[in-house]
Amino acid sequence: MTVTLKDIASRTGFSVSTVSRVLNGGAEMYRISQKTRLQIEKVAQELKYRPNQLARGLRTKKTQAIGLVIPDISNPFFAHVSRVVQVGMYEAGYILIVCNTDENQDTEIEQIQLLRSKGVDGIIIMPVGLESHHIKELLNSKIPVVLLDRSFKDISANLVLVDNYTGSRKAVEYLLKNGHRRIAIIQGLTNTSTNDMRVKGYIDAHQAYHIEVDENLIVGKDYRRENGYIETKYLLNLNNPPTAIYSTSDMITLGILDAIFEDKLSIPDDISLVSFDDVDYAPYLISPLTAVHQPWQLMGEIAVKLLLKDIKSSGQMEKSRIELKPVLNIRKSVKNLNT
Amino acid sequence: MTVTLKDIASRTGFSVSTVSRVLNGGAEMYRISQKTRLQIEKVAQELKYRPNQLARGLRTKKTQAIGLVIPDISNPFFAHVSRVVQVGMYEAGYILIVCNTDENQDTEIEQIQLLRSKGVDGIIIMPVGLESHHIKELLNSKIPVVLLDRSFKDISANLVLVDNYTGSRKAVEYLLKNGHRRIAIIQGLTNTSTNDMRVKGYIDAHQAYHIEVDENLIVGKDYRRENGYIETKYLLNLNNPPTAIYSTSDMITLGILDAIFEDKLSIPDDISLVSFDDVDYAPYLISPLTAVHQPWQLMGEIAVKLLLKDIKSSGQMEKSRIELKPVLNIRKSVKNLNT
DNA sequence: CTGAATTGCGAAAACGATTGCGCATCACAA
DNA sequence: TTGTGATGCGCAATCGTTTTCGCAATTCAG
Repeated sequence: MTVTLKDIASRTGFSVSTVSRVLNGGAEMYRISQKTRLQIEKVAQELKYRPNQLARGLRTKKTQAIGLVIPDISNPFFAHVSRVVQVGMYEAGYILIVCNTDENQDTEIEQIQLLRSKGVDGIIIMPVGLESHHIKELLNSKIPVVLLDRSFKDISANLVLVDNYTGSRKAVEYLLKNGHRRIAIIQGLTNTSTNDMRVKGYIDAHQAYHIEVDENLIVGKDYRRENGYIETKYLLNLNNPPTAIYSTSDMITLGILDAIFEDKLSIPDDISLVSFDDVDYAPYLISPLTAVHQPWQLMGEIAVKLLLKDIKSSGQMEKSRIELKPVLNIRKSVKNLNT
Repeated sequence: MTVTLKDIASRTGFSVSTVSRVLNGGAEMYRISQKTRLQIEKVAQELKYRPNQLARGLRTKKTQAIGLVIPDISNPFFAHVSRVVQVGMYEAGYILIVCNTDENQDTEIEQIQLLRSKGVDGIIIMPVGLESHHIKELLNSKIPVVLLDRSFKDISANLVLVDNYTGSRKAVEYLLKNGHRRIAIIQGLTNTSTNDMRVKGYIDAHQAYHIEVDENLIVGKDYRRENGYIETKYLLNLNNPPTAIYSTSDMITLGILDAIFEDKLSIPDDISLVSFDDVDYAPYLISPLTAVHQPWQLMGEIAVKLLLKDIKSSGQMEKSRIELKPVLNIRKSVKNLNT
């Protein structure tokens, strides 16, 4: 069905090796004459030859494919990053195999295994959890890897991170500046580097203002919408409810909105809201959302650049650690309690 | 570095063939004794053997990979669909290669070529354009294909579609029912089946109400946010501006919102808005958005099911055409002009 | 005890490409 | 005529699996 080198070889009368060399641009290196070169190229065109990438990959150990391992591609932040990565890698001649982990470490391990057995040339991963055993093994395997968005302690790898701590502190300090003293935080998956740094930012912001944090106001356990909904319901029913909620992720925010509007409350009059992750629609929400914007475009581009560099240097490159700053986009979802 | 069948063979003393058979579950079929089977399995475990999928694919002509060709994965609708597809295929043992076409047909052609040279076992595609030459060729190639969301005339293929026409008609008729007579439509990429059916719905809705459509109110040319912005700017500056805008896609809607709020207008008091594509945040927009919801969960699941069936039947299956109904979620972005 | 049937496994040929090595052929100088 | 380089290309191994055939060894019936 599909046309192979052999077909071209038999049609032209040359050997498979010669055809291969011509088609790979090794013409003058192997001193193939113009005449045969043109002839082979012509037939290749006619037959619409496409090299079988499997065979090629088997031989060369290069697949021109990379894996992208992310928690959930339907999350706008990840979707945007994926997009940037896909385009960047495609321009460099690579295709993208996308894997969702659903924040499940077992799934993540499986996916990595699978990618490796597929022989990908590199992996960009947003790992889940703090336990990094399988990631360390991956790094040791000498296959180029970039950790994106999330990281681990004591790890030597290409890292593209966002300063979650500072971003979080800015967000919470903004609330504090506006007179809020009971600020709830709905966290995402605990033991994920992003989450934990965001929580730390929240706590340290309070300390900087000499305000004790109420442990009851630190709630939540994962990045799903339902988590935001449930925890908000809980918070709103507290005897002494918070005046503001700080959401650590866009999906959580959606759940928070579900709960708030179900109770017919309004933002920011009844409750203030700040969110990590700035979605496209944030400016146009009922109450334009004050949110921490992550530079996903840059993150994706840098991750691509690092990975490509690593692939080219075949492991000889010293690893880079790049940390980007998020910015707080102030809109109207926070009430000023000072006046 | 990586462990192969040969390694296991030499460690156990058996031949490569026997090892292969055991590890592929062909143990009793080929009458391999319990003892050797267990021994081989044990060593395979110890060495953490993972079959090289390239080699396997080369031999079996199956890669356990499928391609997903979509316009833009950062678009929420496509992102959701991708997610569903990814999960479904992964459960069936397939990985997903994601390709963005950016609504560019040349890119689409390239991507398909690439996927084929990678030997994917199937393709799910949301094609761009009305010219289907390369798609027809793809279908003839006997590789299982599902066309998702978009289609072509006179084509015999697995189709999972949404009734864009009816969805669009419902949306526009809702506006008409509310007394709107000057309704603008901002279209997406012309000559795309989804877009053209939406426009047709718009026109027919007018005819059903015996209202002539003003050609000046049919604007737009692609699915990008900028398109929504520019066209809205134009519409708002018309001598006789529309009382409502009907957006044919979520990204366009975003641009529309950009323009409307830049001009400090309010929805629905100054201008009504209805959108095709119901994003997660639609209920929480400044004016909760009345929108046509596409059943992306179903679409993804059905596409997966059809593709798997097609793969299993190896082309013997008669093609299915499945059309799903969108629903109009009525919220508050439309003003009633009747009273 | 012999021949047939069964059991258990190995050799080797694919799959389609890349690549190190080396073999012809030809021109030209000696 | 012969030796020497250059020129132009083919042979065959290799990547890691799967799979067709077939062969030895064992078992079993007669």
